[in-house]
Amino acid sequence: MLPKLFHDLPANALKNINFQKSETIFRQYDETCGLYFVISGKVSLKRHSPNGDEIIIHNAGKNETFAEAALFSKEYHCDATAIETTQLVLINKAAVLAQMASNPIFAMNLSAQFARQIQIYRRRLEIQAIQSADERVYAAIGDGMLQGNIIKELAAHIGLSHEATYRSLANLVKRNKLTKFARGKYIIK
Amino acid sequence: MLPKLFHDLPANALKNINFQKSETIFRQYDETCGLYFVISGKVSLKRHSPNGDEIIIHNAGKNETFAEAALFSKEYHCDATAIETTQLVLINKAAVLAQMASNPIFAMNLSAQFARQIQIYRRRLEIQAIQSADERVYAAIGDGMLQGNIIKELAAHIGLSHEATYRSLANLVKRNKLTKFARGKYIIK
DNA sequence: CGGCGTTTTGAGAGAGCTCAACATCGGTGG
DNA sequence: CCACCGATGTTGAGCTCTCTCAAAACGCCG
Repeated sequence: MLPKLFHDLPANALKNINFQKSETIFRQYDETCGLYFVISGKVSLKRHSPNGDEIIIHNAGKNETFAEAALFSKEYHCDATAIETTQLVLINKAAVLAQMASNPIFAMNLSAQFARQIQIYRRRLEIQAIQSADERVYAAIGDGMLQGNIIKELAAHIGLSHEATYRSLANLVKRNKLTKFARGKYIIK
Repeated sequence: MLPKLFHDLPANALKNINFQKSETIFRQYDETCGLYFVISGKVSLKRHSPNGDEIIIHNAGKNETFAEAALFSKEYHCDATAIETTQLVLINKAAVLAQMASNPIFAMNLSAQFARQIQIYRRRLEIQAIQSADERVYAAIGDGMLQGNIIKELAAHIGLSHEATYRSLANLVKRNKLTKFARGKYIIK
């Protein structure tokens, strides 16, 4: 779902674009045209180090925005490619900036959206910092990371193999911290 | 260094406050008065789960802001306590919102600041996702995480024991990806 | 010189990864 | 309707890598 705040933008500021697997969305040093929202599919953001190796900056999935910093920068600072068939919304940079200038409510909503993102990422980092697989899985579930998500994806999100994740889930059920109510469905307490 | 953009605020919007170790900065459900910037020391942000356990949301260190979301919320959503002697700047919420409403440049600068944060956190998450200690350390150094920082801090940032970090540094030197030019000083290539 | 903290290296134990096998579910086609 | 297939879920066993505990070298500062 595209965040509501973007509906304050004129209709022509939003453009749906589809990409096939491996297609390029933008390249480093391309002039920025806006930020993106992922309707479906997956996008990989990479940068090339001076040494030539590729550095993964981020993988953006369904319902995420990416390239927010493009709003305030002349050029993209990384490459973006679709790693599967992907539907995106391109949110026009000039329209966003104009709206921010003329509509303080919009500016606040955008900042609030960013602030929320920051919160979420900080929390994720804290979760990653948890050593024990069991506690990490527990924290992630407490954070609502298993909503409609499949467990393999949860595992990837929290940096565990899916096997380790399954084992932790089983442990947590044994330890009476989780309840299993269906194949692959768990709930806290 | 307090980010420059905040100097657009009236002088009375910034208040220096000092806390002793273990002192409370704010509590969950307290009415928000603003966001904070850490001049020195360390702050721990925690929430209490319905089950009673404490959940660490984030640990904010020197030169970080925290509680940005307070700008857009009536109440704080977690507890903040100083975990060492700490100097903070309290950035008044009403002043920030007023400035955003009347000064689009300020609003954009604030959003840009948030967007930068988001970029940084995403990158950190990608680094944490790297399995191999060697590659993780290499990525972190490539990201400039070893600027004046001591290695133990780097280790904590990237979720490795300091011993493992030292060993990876040694490996990377052997593999000719890093150069050691002094005790605890490394540079890429 | 003598502490104190960081850096470095060693050895053992434990946790999670990998490889592998199997179960279960939903969908697809005969 | 049933057999098959692919993807997810689940569990087992061995191996590898990192953590932990320990100790020593080094550098800084009083």
